[in-house]
Amino acid sequence: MSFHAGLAITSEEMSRDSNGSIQLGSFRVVRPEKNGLMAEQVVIQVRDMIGQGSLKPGDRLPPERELSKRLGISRASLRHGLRFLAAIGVLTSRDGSGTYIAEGPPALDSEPLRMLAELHRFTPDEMFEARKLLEVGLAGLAAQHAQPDHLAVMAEEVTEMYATLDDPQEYLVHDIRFHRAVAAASGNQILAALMNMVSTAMYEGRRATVERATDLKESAEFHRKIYRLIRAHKSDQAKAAMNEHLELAQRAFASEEGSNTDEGKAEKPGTARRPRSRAQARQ
Amino acid sequence: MSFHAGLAITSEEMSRDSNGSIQLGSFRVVRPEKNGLMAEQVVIQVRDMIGQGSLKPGDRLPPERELSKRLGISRASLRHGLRFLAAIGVLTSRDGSGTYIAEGPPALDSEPLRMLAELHRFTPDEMFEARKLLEVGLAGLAAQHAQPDHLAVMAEEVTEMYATLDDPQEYLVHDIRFHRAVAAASGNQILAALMNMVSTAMYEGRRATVERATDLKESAEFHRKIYRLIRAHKSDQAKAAMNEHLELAQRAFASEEGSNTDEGKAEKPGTARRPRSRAQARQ
DNA sequence: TAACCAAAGTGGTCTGACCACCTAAAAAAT
DNA sequence: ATTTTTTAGGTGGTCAGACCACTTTGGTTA
Repeated sequence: MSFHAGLAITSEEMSRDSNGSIQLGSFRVVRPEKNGLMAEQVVIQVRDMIGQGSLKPGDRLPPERELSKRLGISRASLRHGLRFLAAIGVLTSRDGSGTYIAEGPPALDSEPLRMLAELHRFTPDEMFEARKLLEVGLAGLAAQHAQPDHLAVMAEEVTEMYATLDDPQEYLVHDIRFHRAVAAASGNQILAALMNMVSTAMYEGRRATVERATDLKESAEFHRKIYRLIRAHKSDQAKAAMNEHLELAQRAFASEEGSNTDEGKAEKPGTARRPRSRAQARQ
Repeated sequence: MSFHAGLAITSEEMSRDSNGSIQLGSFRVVRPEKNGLMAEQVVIQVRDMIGQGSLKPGDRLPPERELSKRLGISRASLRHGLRFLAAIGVLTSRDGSGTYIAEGPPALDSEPLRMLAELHRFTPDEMFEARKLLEVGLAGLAAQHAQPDHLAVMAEEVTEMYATLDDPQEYLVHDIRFHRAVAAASGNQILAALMNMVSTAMYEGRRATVERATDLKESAEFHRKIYRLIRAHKSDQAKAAMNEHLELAQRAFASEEGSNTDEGKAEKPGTARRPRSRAQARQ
């Protein structure tokens, strides 16, 4: 389902609409017209309020019981609409506290892509290729637009990589942060969000394949090289370096696949873990 | 492999055993462990079933009432989980009929990106830049991997563009289809899905700004050029041409923004749709 | 002042019912 | 026998009210 523009929800034909378009606060009462699902009305209302600036990141929505009354729909239907918004990452509901507009840097949930990957059997190579295209472009843009603070973060992470060569787990953290910093430095939030979505889907989908420590040294060198090229505004070279780096990672990943014979099993009952909602994207 | 097909006849005859539906699906009863929300259990179950192949695109899920019993949760909670899956585009619920796994080519809903754009005030330039990066890369990949059928579609759409130079509305349809064909020809479904998400969000977000007919001729020429380069496997040149084309479109769009003081622009009533093939991506 | 605790608030879940819509089997018409 | 119409059941959508678990808050106590 999707909520396309052009829905005739506008209050025309308000012949008897004496109370239909009452506006309480900012939420209008939904008219029981044969318009689509009630839940969609919620989505539209919230979207419009965001668009007009009444709702900003971090804001808390009114309680469900109150909101349902204001919109003139049942709490169940309201929750359906909120669920949609939570699913696409616009809202997060905190049990016992309230429902909030998502904060932090723009981020797209990786779950949709992950499920798409399962449905259509995306190959790791496809994923890598997509990530490569995005990250290479991002590196090029970063070389053109990087600000001092972005460069500082990148330098910090490179340093941390060298400091954690013996701890693959920790190294991976800084690796990811470095790439995220590059994305942020590109100045394009959309591409950054897309890149994060793809890479997150990759890491969450298959087990994170903590790379062998033997590769880390070379990997760190590459990151350092990329960083220096971005800092020097050498866009093309930065792109080339990023491309090399990712192809190296891709080959390393592919070689590990071979040893992964008992892959399908993995999912044990107790292993079921879910990041609860998402929105842990801080920084 | 639909769940019900051929088994619905058991209404009375097999009624002896309520849970005799052993092999119908591997839905496990959810354990009320301290694990997260019930709705998430639904998501996990469905995802796993998709992953293990029990559910394929087009399949119908069991009725909500039955499924909720099988999972040991209330129908409301089940619906919450299904709502999530519907929101991210994995399921579609048809009123009065059932709930189905999404069919068609892999696609990501544009709504998340659209809301993200509203929340963080993405600029059109940012959108264009993202689209440019994706489409240019896609063109390059298409030049390397395009199959005859893809090329045929592209040629067809180019022809249609020339045939509809006097009908901007119709022209736009073929324009979009051409770019979609290029994406499909790239062989990378992920990038194709991302590109579609971005461009759809652009067109749905802002009013579709039906471009002036004056540009169409030049636009068609560009598409033809891109097509020929892809067919000739000239990857770099195809990328360059696509880049030029999109920058041209970007400038045209930007110039129209200035005259966009009002937003009325009523829908043109005479816009007769072609009886040709109904696009009907899916959903 | 600090730690504590109880009450109110909030999202999460459950139950059971009714509606609108769709589908397919049964019945009627040809 | 075939086609059309009717009908009964299935299915998702909505609603209502209640209870639970958790968080927050403010007053109470040590």
